[in-house]
Amino acid sequence: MSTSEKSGYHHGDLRAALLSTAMEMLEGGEPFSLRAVARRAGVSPTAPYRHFKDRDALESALAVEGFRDLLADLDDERGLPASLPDLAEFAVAYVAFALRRPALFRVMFGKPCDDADDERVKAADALHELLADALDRVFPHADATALASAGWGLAHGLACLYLDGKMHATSDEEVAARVRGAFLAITSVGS
Amino acid sequence: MSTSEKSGYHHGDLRAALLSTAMEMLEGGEPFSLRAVARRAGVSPTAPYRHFKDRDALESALAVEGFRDLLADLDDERGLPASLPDLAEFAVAYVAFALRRPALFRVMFGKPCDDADDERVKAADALHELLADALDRVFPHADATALASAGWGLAHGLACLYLDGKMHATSDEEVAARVRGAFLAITSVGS
DNA sequence: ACACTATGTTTACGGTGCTAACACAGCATA
DNA sequence: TATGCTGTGTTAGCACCGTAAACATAGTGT
Repeated sequence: MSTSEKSGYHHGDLRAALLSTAMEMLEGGEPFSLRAVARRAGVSPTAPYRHFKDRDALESALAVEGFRDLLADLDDERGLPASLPDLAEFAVAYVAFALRRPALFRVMFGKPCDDADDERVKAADALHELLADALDRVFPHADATALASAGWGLAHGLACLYLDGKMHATSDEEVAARVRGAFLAITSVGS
Repeated sequence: MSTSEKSGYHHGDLRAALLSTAMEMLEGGEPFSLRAVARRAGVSPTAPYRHFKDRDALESALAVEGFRDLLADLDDERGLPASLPDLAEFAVAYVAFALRRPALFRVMFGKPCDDADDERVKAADALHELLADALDRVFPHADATALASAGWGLAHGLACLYLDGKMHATSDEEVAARVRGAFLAITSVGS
């Protein structure tokens, strides 16, 4: 059976199917609801409850996927950063991810993750660690924690502000340039 | 009549009443809905539609209030910043606002403001200008635009990350200290 | 006095998340 | 092979939501 359907009462791999159609709907811009996902998956409106406690649980699962993808984006793209301009590119990639997958990004960050030990928190922490490592590598003698917070905060803030239309740019390239500019400007202020 | 009720068919100042009870509910942590607000205001479920085109319009009105309050918080507190530490306190105040009024903050920033010329956009722009002015004053010879983006981005990013539980702190004081630390760390990296 | 306009009400529709009770299928064990 | 347990899906039904259409009421200007 593995991933395919099974023609009958039982679906075979509903959980995965729900996740993927939910992701499709989310990224497709359709307002995603448990019922809609079920409908799309060809299953009864309440079937998803066998696999997800509630709507939030589905969203969390999507968010986890998102964190994995973001992490992959960040360290695939160019290995670990070794210089300040590398860090700026990190920020650029972060913002680019947010703009490329806006709905997912909102699901990942839009609400507090209350569940202290769920996968989602772990995924976010992995991100934090990656950033701290990177910063520590570039500025080994500085306060790595504070710098990592600043770096993440800056990237995240710009991502949110562009995403929500509080800052404006006409193209992705312009966004990238502005993010780079902001990053370099604030890091060269003390010199 | 002015602000009070009028005992009868017509309410007198429903719009204001709706706004204030909506704000109360929002800040009170109750999930706010048009119907609930109407109920709370002692009026029929669809009465709000006479004053707000739809749910989003009410939310936008709340957001505008939020922007006004945030702006007041920022420049009331200590006049315009004249030094780098002053700017750090700006960021601290920004994050403090977000943590003090989380639901409002989410309404203000949680979704794109599509309406190009509504009050909400103007309010956000006012915020942007305030920041640009401040940065320009502290670093007159630098690229004020890039710096303003960076400053806002940093403050906003930290606000979101703390708000959504992606960064952790045990008290408001600790948050303030960490924001200050992040701000000072990243601005002293180039020296 | 009369129409007009603003404001509030009633009714209705389709959508939502979620629960409870039921139906079907596969597996384990006797 | 028969029995029943467990996992998975279905149906029915609840309370709520946003929104539109038709109606009712009052105050305002002519």
